[in-house]
Amino acid sequence: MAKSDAATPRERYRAQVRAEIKQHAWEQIATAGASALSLNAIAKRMGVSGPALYRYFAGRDELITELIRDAYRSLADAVHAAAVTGADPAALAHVLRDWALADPHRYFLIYGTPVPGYHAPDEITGISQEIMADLLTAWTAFEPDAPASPFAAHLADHRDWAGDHPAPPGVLRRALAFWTRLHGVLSLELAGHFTGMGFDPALLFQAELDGLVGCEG
Amino acid sequence: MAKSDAATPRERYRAQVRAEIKQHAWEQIATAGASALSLNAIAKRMGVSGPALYRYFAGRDELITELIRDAYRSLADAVHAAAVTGADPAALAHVLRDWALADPHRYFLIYGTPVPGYHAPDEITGISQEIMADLLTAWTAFEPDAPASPFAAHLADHRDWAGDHPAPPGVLRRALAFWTRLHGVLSLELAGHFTGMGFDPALLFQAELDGLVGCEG
DNA sequence: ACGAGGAGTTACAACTTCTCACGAATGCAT
DNA sequence: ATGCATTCGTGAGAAGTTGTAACTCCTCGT
Repeated sequence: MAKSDAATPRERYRAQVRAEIKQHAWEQIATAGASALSLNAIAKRMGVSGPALYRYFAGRDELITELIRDAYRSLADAVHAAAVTGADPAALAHVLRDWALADPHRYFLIYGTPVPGYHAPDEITGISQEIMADLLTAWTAFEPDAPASPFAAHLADHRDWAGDHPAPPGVLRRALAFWTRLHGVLSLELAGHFTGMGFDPALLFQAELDGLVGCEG
Repeated sequence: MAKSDAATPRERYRAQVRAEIKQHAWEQIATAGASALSLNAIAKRMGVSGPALYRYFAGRDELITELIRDAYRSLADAVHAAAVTGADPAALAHVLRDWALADPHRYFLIYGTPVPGYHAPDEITGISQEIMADLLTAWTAFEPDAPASPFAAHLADHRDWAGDHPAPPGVLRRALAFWTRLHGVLSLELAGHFTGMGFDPALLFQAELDGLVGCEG
C-alpha cells in the first residue's frame, strides 16, 4: 500500500486509529455478534470518549459496512491464495470451511441475515465476482466438460455474474451449486442447527462436496 | 385449544393481549427485521405505555423466543398440511419456498444469524423433529430404496434426529440433503445475494430440487 | 360488599447512537 | 521559529432503547 505510506502524518494517524477501531469491533463481534456491536464500548476500551469515534466513522452503519467489506476481502484473499496454487474445488471448499469456522460471526456478517438498512456498495459485488472467478477457474481446470443441464443452459444465457470468465455452461452450474450447497451446510452448522442431531457436520460437508462431482441438475 | 377457552376472563384477556402484542411484533419484524423490534414502538401503536408490556412478556428476549417458536410452528404446520395429503418431496419443497418468500424475515428468524443470547428451548427441537418426520415420510414414500452412501451409513449410526422414524439410510441422507441444499438456495436468495447476478432464482431452486433425486453423495 | 391481585400509569436508571460547541493539540506555511 | 488553520477530543445534551419500582385504579372472586 504505497498510498498510505506516502500520506501525511495526519492521514497515517487517522488510518491507524480507524484500524484500531475496527480491530476492537472485530473482537466485540467475535464474542457477542454484530448486533451487539457498541460504539460506546469500543470507545471505552480505547480510553476515549464516545463521540470521538465519529471523527473516524460517520456512524455505526458505516463501521459495519466497512467490516463487511473487510470480511469479504478476507474471504476473497483466502480463496485466491489457494486458487493461485492450483487448488482443486475440494481444496477451495475446505478453505471456505476453515475460514468460516475460524470466526462464525464473520461468516454471518457476509452470508447471514441481512443488516436492515444496509445496501452493498459496488465494491462488494466486485469482490464477490473475484471469489466466483476463482471458483470458475478451479472448476474449469478440474472438470472442463461438466455436463450441461437445462438450467446450465439458462445460466449460459444469464452469465453477468461470471464477468468475462470463459467457463462453459456445465462449469457455471457446478460453481453455483458449490456455493449454494456448501453454504447450506455451513450456515446451518454455524447457526447450531446440527447440534444435538448426532451426526458429524464435517462428514456432511464432505459428502455434499463429493456429491458435487458427477451428477447433473 | 380447550384450555384457553375454559380459562377465566382474566386469562382470556391476557392471552388476547399477548396475541395482539405478537401481531404488532410480526408487523414490525416484517418491515424492519427482528433486530429493529422495539417494545416501546409496539406499546405506542397499541396505545399503552412501555412498561405495560412487561406484564405480558418478561422482556424482549422472551418475546423473540415466542416469535421464533411461532415461526417454527407455522412452518411445521404448513409442511404437515401438505404432507398429510401425500405430497411428494417436490411439493414439500415448494411449500417451503412459498412459506419463506411469504415473509423472509420470518424465515431468517428461524434459519438466519442466531440471536446472541438466545438458546432454543426443548420445544423447538421437538417441532424441528416434526418437520423432519414429514420429510422422512415423504422421501420414504417417494424413493424407499434410495442408494446408501458411506455417509448414509454414518447417518444410520447417528439417527437421534430422526426420532423413531423407520426411514432407511438412503432416505435419511436424502432428507438431510433436501434440507441443507434448499436452505442454501433459499437463504442466499432471500438475503439478496442473487440480485444482479442475472439468473432466475426459481430455476436454481428447481434445479437443486431435481438434482436431489438420482445421485449419491 | 369487600379484600386481593392484576393492569396500567408515571418516574427513574442505565444504556444506546449521534449532534453540537468548545478548547487544546498538532501539522503546515510563512 | 512563529502563527494560522485544521483536526482532534471533550463534555453536554437530545432522542431513543430496555427494564425496574412504586403507586393508583379497576376488576374479579369470595
